Amino acid sequence: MSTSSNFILMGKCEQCIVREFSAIKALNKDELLRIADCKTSYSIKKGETVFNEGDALNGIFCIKDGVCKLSKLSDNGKDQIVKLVKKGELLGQRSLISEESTNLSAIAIEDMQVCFIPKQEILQFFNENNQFSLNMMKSVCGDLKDADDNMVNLAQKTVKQRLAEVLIKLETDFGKHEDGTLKIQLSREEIAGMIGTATESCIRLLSEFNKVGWISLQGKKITITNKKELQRII
Amino acid sequence: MSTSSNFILMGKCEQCIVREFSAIKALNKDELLRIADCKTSYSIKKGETVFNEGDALNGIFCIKDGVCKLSKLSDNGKDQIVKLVKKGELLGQRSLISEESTNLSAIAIEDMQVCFIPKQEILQFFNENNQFSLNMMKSVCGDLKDADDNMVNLAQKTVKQRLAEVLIKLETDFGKHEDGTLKIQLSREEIAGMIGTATESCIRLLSEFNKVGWISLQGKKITITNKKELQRII
DNA sequence: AGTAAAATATGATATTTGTCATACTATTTG
DNA sequence: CAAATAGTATGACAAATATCATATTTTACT
Repeated sequence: MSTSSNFILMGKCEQCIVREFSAIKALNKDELLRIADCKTSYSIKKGETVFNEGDALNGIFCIKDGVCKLSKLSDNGKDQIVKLVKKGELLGQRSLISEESTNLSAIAIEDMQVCFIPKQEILQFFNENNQFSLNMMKSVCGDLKDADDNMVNLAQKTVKQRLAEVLIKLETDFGKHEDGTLKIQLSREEIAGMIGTATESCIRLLSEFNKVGWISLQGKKITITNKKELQRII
Repeated sequence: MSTSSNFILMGKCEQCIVREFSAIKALNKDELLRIADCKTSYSIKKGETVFNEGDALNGIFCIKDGVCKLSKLSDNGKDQIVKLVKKGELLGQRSLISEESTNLSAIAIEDMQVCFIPKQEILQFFNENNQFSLNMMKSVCGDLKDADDNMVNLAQKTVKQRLAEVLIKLETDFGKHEDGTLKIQLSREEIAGMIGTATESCIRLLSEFNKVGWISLQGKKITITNKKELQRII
């Protein structure tokens, strides 16, 4: 947790969005109260680190608001983004379940509100609440499927195809503003990190997509203007 | 299951190797008897299919002997190998837990002996045996970590580095014969499918490694003769 | 054993992608 | 507001990799 993060007060867990979208939904009122009791809430600013590759996590994070990237630093110095995690989801399950330190770093892409739930509590839920365990398993299995799909894409598709795919995925997962621009804003370097290419190559291809009218660029804002064509080349 | 597979008789589950290396180890004698009672055993020949991408699995497979590849057919017609699964391990957990049809095909690389355990039985164990659930979670989490690592490698490393890495991994995971040759035998096409490159590129690099003395090739048999150098370039 | 088929090997070439250099633009900071 | 800094853009070139062609070797088959 980076130093400028602030401890803040948050509401009860009952109305929390994380209850809608994560394994937490299997917990009953009593169990939620136990979480509310032991959790720690943090506010994390864009660019700050939630945890770093190699950190030993002693629990999991619930993302109440915001988005972060899960990335891994490669030997060549480039950051490969493995996944974007958004509000409603959990962070750090894999590490907790495997009882290993994390293999990924989590860095905020937007300002975040997170709650930390200590390991002991989660392990307790695993023991007493089968549906919670099953939900957690399903979540990890979903991640595994995504990772497998990503592997195949990275191995078999061109950079251009991967870029088109990521753009569509960003629109699908995070939506767009009324003016059509993608809600989530990533730097060119981050987009390059998602598709596994050099920043310059990413910039070049975005320009190309712009020129042929598939997207439009206004600074950091991206609008998909021809989804069909993007989908066609995938 | 391909047509030439044979239903065969197998021993009790108690002494099965799968009990040593998989989540199954958490089951007690009674539970093992229940498995023994409902399982179906198959013999699968090299090259035959255990299941195909898109199949709805109604249970999981225990691999009593042999090795298979989990692969996914890419749009460009190439098979990307996501993982090799060997004796002692389970097959099909992800699909069972997610309640989805499989996203991968499983094809035998060596003759296999597998047992099929129906879904109902496994779900029952999830409900009554927490340690079994936890083991299964850990196994899936291990797969997820491997997948993440693979993603980073595919995205950030050169084909040469990936080949060196795979060769070392094959030696580590499957061992070598007394003469030093790798125990597991893969076609050049399969090796290419593991590292995500064209078969010709894979062949070319193997020749190159052979010429500089890092490996030696005798037909399909591969011997690592200079592990240090292979490790250095990774 | 002899032939067909498949797998492996290698060269020539095209394409994709990365790297380095440099310019331009936006954003932050004092 | 100006200067500094970070991010974006683009060209020129180099390196990595794919593709296509073809030869050679191995394996499968009756």
